[in-house]
Amino acid sequence: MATGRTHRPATRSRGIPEATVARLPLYLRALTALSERSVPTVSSEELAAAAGVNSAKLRKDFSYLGSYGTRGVGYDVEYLVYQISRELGLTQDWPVVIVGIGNLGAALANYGGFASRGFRVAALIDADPAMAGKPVAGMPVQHTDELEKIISDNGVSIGVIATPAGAAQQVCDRLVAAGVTSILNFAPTVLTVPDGVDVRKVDLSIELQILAFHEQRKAGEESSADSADDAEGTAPPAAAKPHRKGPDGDVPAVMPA
Amino acid sequence: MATGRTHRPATRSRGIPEATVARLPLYLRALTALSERSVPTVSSEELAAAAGVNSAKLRKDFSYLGSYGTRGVGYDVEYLVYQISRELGLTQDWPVVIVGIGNLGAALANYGGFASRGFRVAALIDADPAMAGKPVAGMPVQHTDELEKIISDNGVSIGVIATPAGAAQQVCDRLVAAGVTSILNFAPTVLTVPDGVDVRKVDLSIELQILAFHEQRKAGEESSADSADDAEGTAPPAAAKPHRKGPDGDVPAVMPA
DNA sequence: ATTTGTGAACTAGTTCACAGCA
DNA sequence: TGCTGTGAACTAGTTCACAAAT
Repeated sequence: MATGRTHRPATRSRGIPEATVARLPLYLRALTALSERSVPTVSSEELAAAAGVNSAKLRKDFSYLGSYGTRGVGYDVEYLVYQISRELGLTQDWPVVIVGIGNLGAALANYGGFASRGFRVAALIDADPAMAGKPVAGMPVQHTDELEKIISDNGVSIGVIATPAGAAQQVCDRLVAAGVTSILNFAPTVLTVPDGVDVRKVDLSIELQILAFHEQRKAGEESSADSADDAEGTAPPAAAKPHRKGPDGDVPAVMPA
Repeated sequence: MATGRTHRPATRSRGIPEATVARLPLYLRALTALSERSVPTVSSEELAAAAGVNSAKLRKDFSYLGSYGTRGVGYDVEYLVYQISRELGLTQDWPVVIVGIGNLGAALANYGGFASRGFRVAALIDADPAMAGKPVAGMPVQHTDELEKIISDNGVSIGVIATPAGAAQQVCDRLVAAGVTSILNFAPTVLTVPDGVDVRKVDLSIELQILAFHEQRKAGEESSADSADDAEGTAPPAAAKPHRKGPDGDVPAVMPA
């Protein structure tokens, strides 16, 4: 570490905030639905409701793209669909490979929404020789040996990793070496990649744990006093710490107010 | 809307920032791995590297939980595993139901990491009568009619929705009515829930679109000048806008510097 | 009369840098 | 000496509230 910028400001792109980028697909989905119902225009209020955000945020987000609305009227649905699609790079086709065709990989391969917007499954790859040639989602699974060839032949720049955790880093390294620069990781492990490669992770277990945290808080609010160390059921690891200081000093687990 | 606080400060819990909560599972995973290798202590630097964050952030995160480290030494692995588990509510068991046993639902049901940490699949539920009774991941699929009974009999408070988008809101409503207060949504749709219910979403298509955005930017940086409107291949919707103002006024798509 | 687009104010999250403790 | 814990400085993101446009 310690090499100047450890973190890289996450492709702040042409000044469009990352948080905004993350919401554009949401807007696009809502707009597409409106478009299918032939709705010609929407107000920021309506669209925001459909996308599950508030209207000020939506307007601010759109303001980063340009002035695509009409005051007193709203936004032209078709026009906005096109603008956002273009901004997201969905007016071109992105071939992707899915590596690891287990339960999850197969589910992803079958997922329709994949192809719907600019993405095309170029290949399904698995390390198990027994899988090779077997059709999944109407496509023959190919063996990992072919990985590099598949990537370069198809100009793949986006890879989806759905392997077991143990294989993920290795697969990732091969994908990157072969030219992939964006990775969507479903394996429950932290991937290390060189600068310039983007990784996004999807992790069921993490999401559940975050929910459990909040769930626990809800439960605690109801009963409040009692059961504050009910959770100790699993027994704290014996010995261990000499002293510990709780979040607010040394007050017992029961909160003051 | 317009009722005082529109947004609710997202369960800011006992003051632990949401961003920190989202990282605790990451730390926990790294710590569990160390624990299995019988490593007794870690420094913030080492643990941060394993979790893929920087050490200042990790220390700050831990500081919200309390002072669990020892200066000059580091953190006791076992002790920290316990503290974080407790904080996340993983010292108790959370029964969850999975609704929608298609490709994805089956993949989730089979996902091992599920049970590993505090979560237990209490039931698999599907609307298709043909699925009823069929074993998936060693468990018989139950029909949607049983949903309410299953929830209350098992005291389920966390539900996973893996249905098609069209069914998601309806399933969500039933889950909530039956007592579920945390939902993990895999369906590509925005769920509306009453106050006090948490929803987290996992959306393949959104993740890919975010990657595509950055990918496009990378490509643009290389060639720079040329192909600025190469993306227009899909043709902009005819008619539409009278005037439009690009992000920086009216400059053509070629960037100045 | 409406509804956008956006500075300004605010809130959350990150990083710095170093005092304090083992 | 080494490493945690944390105020202080900074950066990113959200919300407010209203001027500008149609």
